[in-house]
Formats: sequence, C-alpha cells, structure tokens
Amino acid sequence: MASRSVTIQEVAALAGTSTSTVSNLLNGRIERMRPETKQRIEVAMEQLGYQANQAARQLKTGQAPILGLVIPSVANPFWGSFVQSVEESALERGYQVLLGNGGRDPKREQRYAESLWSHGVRGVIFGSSPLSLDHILRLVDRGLNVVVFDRRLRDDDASSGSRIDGISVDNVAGGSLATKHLLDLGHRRIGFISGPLRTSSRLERFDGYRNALIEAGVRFDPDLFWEGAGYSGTGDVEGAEIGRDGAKALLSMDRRPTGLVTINDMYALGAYAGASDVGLRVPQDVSIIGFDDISMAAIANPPLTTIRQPLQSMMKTAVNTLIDRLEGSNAERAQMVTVPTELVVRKSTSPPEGP
Amino acid sequence: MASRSVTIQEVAALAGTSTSTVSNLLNGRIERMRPETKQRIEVAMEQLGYQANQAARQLKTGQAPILGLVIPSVANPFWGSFVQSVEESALERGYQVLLGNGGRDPKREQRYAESLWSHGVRGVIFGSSPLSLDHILRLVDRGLNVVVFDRRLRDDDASSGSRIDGISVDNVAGGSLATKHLLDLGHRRIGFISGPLRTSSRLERFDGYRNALIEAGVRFDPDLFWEGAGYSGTGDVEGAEIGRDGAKALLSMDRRPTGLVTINDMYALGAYAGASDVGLRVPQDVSIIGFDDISMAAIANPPLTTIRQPLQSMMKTAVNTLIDRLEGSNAERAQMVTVPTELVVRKSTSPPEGP
DNA sequence: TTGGTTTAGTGTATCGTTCTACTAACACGA
DNA sequence: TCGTGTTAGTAGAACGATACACTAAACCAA
Repeated sequence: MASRSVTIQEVAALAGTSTSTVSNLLNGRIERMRPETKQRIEVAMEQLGYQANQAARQLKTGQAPILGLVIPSVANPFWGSFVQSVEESALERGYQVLLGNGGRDPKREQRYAESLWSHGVRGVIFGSSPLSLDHILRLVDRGLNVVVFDRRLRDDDASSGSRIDGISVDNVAGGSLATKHLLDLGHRRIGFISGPLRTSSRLERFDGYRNALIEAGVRFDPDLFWEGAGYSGTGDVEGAEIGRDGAKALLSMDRRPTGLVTINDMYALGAYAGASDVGLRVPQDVSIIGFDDISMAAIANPPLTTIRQPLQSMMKTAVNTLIDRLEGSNAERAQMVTVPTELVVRKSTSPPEGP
Repeated sequence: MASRSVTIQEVAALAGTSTSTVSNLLNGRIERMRPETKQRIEVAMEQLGYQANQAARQLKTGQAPILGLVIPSVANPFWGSFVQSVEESALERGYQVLLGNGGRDPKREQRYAESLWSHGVRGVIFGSSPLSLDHILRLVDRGLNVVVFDRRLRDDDASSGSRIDGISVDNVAGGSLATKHLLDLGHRRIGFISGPLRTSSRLERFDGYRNALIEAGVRFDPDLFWEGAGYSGTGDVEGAEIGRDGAKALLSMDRRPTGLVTINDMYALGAYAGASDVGLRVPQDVSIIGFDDISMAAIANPPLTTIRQPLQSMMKTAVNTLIDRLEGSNAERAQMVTVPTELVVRKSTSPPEGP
C-alpha cells in the first residue's frame, strides 16, 4: 500500500552527488560545499518532494525532534492552554509534541516516560506531577531531560535537584495573595476548597492561604478546609464537581464562611454552582476567588476574580530550556525558575455584607 | 550522555538464542517456540529492562504505533475532552498520540500531516477541518489513513469519499433539534450566533437551524444571523468573545430575539456574558442554547441547555476504525458514520415572557 | 534405512540516515 | 618539481529490529 518514500539516495543520484553530501546539507554543514552543489541538491529535493525519514535519522542519532508532554488531565481548560502554549513554542524550534495523560498517577507517568523514551524522545515536560519524581529518575540517569511545571523540587532532594529543571509560579505567594485579597475586603471566615493535596502546587497554595491568615491574625480553622477526597477520577473533570460539593458543604455550616479560596478556576466555577445550590449569591453572600485565570474566568457570571499564571511565557521558557539541553547548548546546573503571580480582580469578590 | 539502551542482541545473548527468536517473541509469533525458550527470553528482557527501540522497528516496518491528531484549537475545552477520548482509546490498543494544532488552516494542517508522515505516522485523525481535504489527499495517495471528525464528505467528492473515513454527529439534526426546542417553548425570534462558517459542521448546524424555522413556518431573518467575522485568531479562544459580542449585538436590536442558538457551548457561555452586558437575564429575558455539552455546561450559571455529542464513544469508534485500517484488518470501502445527538435540557431556556 | 514431515529455531540482508575517516584535485611557495 | 595545504567532496560502517529463506534435529511410517 504505502508507496516508498523518497530517500536521500534518490536525491543524491539526481543531483549527481553522494549521499554524504546530501546529508551534510541536511544537517547544515554547508561550509565544505560549493554553492552550486548546494543548489543542485536543493533543486533535486524540491523536484522529488523529499522529506527526511525521521525514524532512520533517529536510529542513527538516538533522538527525535519530539518533546514529550505529560499532563494530569486535559479536561480542565487550563491544561488545554498549557498544551497549546507548549506546542506553539516547540513548533517554533522545529519540535513536535507527543502527548500523554498522566492522571496524576506515578505509575502511569512512568509508563509514559518509558514509552516516550523508546520513541526516541529525550526531553519531557511534566505538568503538575505527583510529589515524588523518583519514578522518572531512572530515565534521567539514562539521559532523559526533564522540565517540571508547577512543582517545586525539595532542596533536600539533592539527587534530582541538580538534574531536573523546573518552572513554576510562586504558589505560596499566589495562595497568599488570594487570601489577602479577601482579608483586605474584610472577610474573616475564609474557606479553602481543593481536591486531594497530592501535588506540590496544591500544598503550596494551601500554605499560602494559611500564612496569610496567620499574618492577619486570623486563626486557621480546619473546619473551613475542604479537601475533596474519595473522588475516584483522575483529577480535573470533577474539579468543578468537587468545587460545587465543597461550596455546598462549607456554606451550609452554622457559621458559614463569607469568602472561599479555591485551588483553581474550575473549582471556583463549581463553587458558583454550589453557592447557587444553597441559595447564596456571588459575591453578595459569598466571595469566591480562583487560580489560573483560564479564559473562561473572564466571561463567567459573575466574572471571576482570580490569580493569573503567565502561562504562555512560562511555557516558552520551559520549552527553550528543554531544547537547549537537548541540543547541548545548556550544560549548566538545573534550576528552578519561579515566576510571580498576579491578582486579577473581577466581580466575584466584594466586602462581606454586615451581619 | 545518553547511555546505550538495551538491544535485542543483548537479550538474545543472555537468553542464549538468536535475535530472530527474540524478535519473533516480540511480535507475538510464539507458535514456533518452546514455552521454556519463551520464558528464558522473558526473564532476560526483564533482567535487562529491555525496551524496544521504536525507531529501528519503524525503519523496518515503515510505520510507527502512533496516531496523529490534528485539532483546530485546544483552548475550547471541547477539544480537550476530544484529545482525552482519543488518547484513551489509542492507549488501549497500544498507540501513542502525536498532537498538532491545525488552527483551521489548510496550509498548516498539511504541514502537520507531512511532518507526521515523516515520523512514520500512518494514521491521522482530523478534528473539525476546513471544507476541502484536497491538501491531504496527496498523502492519502501515498498510504496515509485518515479519519475526519465532524466533517461530512460531499458525496460528489468521489476522489476522497472512498478513501477517508469519517465520523460525525448529525449536525443538521442537532441544529434543528436546538432550534425546535426554542420553537416548542414558544420563541419566534430566534438568533443564531457563530464564528466564520468555514467548517462543514458549522454550516450544517446552521442549515438545521434554518430548516427548523421553515418547518415551523417562521421566516428566516438574516438580521438574526450573527457570523463573527474578522476575528483574526485561530478559532475557539475567542469563541466566548464572539458569543459575547454576538449576543450584545443581537440583543441590542429594536426587535431583539428572545432565543439564541449558538454554534457551541463556548459561544453560549460568552452569550451569557453578552446578555448580562446589556442587562438581560438568562433565561427570563433571553433563552440560550449551546452545542457539545462540555463539562462546564452543567455547572454554568444558569446550567446550560445544549445538544450533546457522545464524544467518548465516537472517538473510540474513530480510533478503532483507524487502527483496524493501519493493521490491515479493515479493507472495506471508507465510510461516514453519523451519530445522533441528544437534547440536554437545563436551565438556560424557558418560554419567552409575554410582551 | 530411507524419505518425508514437523518442530524450533537461525543467518543475514535490509530499512534510510549519519558521521568518521579518507581522498582526489588543485593551488601555491620555494 | 616537490611538498604542503586547502577545498570539496566520498566511502562505508554503523544504528536496532525485522522477516524471508533456510536448516538441524527429532520423529514417524513403510
């Protein structure tokens, strides 16, 4: 069925050169080549519609111009934008993106990483990943380059610390920023809604939340912390559901919170529904603040106040770091880049109504 | 840097067999092999942590266990779920997914298809694609297998008709279903909001809308059709924005529509914002219906009435069809599968308020 | 014993590139 | 004329897995 593809041999034959010369041209080694030779080859390639066989190339060089991308769930539009940003930056440098859905499951992530490795992928970006990266360290040992997003490497994790780059928003500061915003508006009973705190970004946002409370002299009340557990799925599909359930639960308490900090925008949007379920209005009865600033946040009803992550620029940095390592132009010690967040005030937060 | 990977030779050496035998095992040809030999090899593979080099395999066989996936935009969560569904089904059959962002641009789609081809990808799924598929027919001629989603192939397009499989919801019926729902509620002035009608699915939904009107004896008023043009972006990021602008425009008219059919849920959610911008409430002042039933539809405020696409089962079919072709177990004439849609009534539609 | 058949393998060319080591042809200075 | 450089290439062995075409050994029937 599949008719043979055009090979370098055919190009060489037509151009009247050796395959080596064609290969040299393909790899930019044109310094030892007369311009007319170069042109003859180019004409031949054009004429035959030559396209390099990546498999053969990969077999020789040991790596493919492909970046692996493992994310926890594509159901949250945040990850959609994430993928889009990565894909765009990768494309700019001639790389393709192989996608994997890790589902926040170390086992599954590892299987992916191994499969990617066998496809010649030597650079992988992990989205929000589980707390431990031990499962991929074996591959890092073999030469896999990894950039993690949203995951602060523990400093004591020396074994991985120097070998895995990372980029992340300052989640502690972000969580704190969100909480302070509500505190500044006058809220004192502030709930926190999240799914299982299994990733560092979530833990950190939660830390930020507590820090901000303490700084403001407000006692942290464990009853106001709702950690959606027991949701069997892989993460974000139910983000909105968890947010909804959490809001319902928290807002049905005797002394209900007047403000809600949520782990991300999907939870926040879910919390809207939860508030509405128990007959409360946003923001008059309860203020809600999200995290991420997904595109939908602006058009939600009411528009969602949230903490923005500068996703596009972050992922550009991540991709470039990774490709630089792949291409050997970055041999420095791996590092963790932290980027500041930004508070985007919209209409879902307001001062609490007097008692 | 990258330490050599384990090869089939090393496995063979350890197991005391030839590489051929190991290869046979890898490819499931175990009928000519003693169980003990099989086991010896398996133990050896386990011990060495053998992982097949896909590049070498691909070079020999001419194809990779990878499916290409070209979608218009990952910013719309619908496509997120789409990717997720494909990825899941592909994984079940041992395939990986290479992602490309086509942006509804034929040129770009073609570049992707060619790049995928050079990576040994012999099966590609196109999400909602431009009207003409001529640009990829060349590759189909060479042996590329294609399944298009959401694109009805014109019957007169004989050249591609028999070589490209397709799966799609019945968009005409879906558009009609949405419109009828509003008509049944008593609406007579019903607007239609869409982005550029550059894909068949959009054209068809629009057809369905007009059909339903005509059937109900309502004249189609071109003024009530809002086609967001001039949005430079690649598609859905602005879906919500277009929906918002469209709703604002339509609802500011003298005799404003009481119901709005939108091309998809993102537009509908945007239309919520547009309605709110001009001081109208959903559904009391204006009913809005979407298309897709993205997960967010259920938790929108109010929950969105919409037309559901059974995405997961559709994509499972698409993936299986494609892989069957790749593996040669389906040599039948290509066909177009059409799946029925389903109306999901929630809270964004209600009878129009009396004048 | 011979011939045939089955079982359980094996030898090796091949896929399309890359890359190291090699060289033919020419120029130039002495 | 030789020796030395330089220029502009070329030859050919890999890379790791596959698959076609073989075959050694064992078994069995006549």
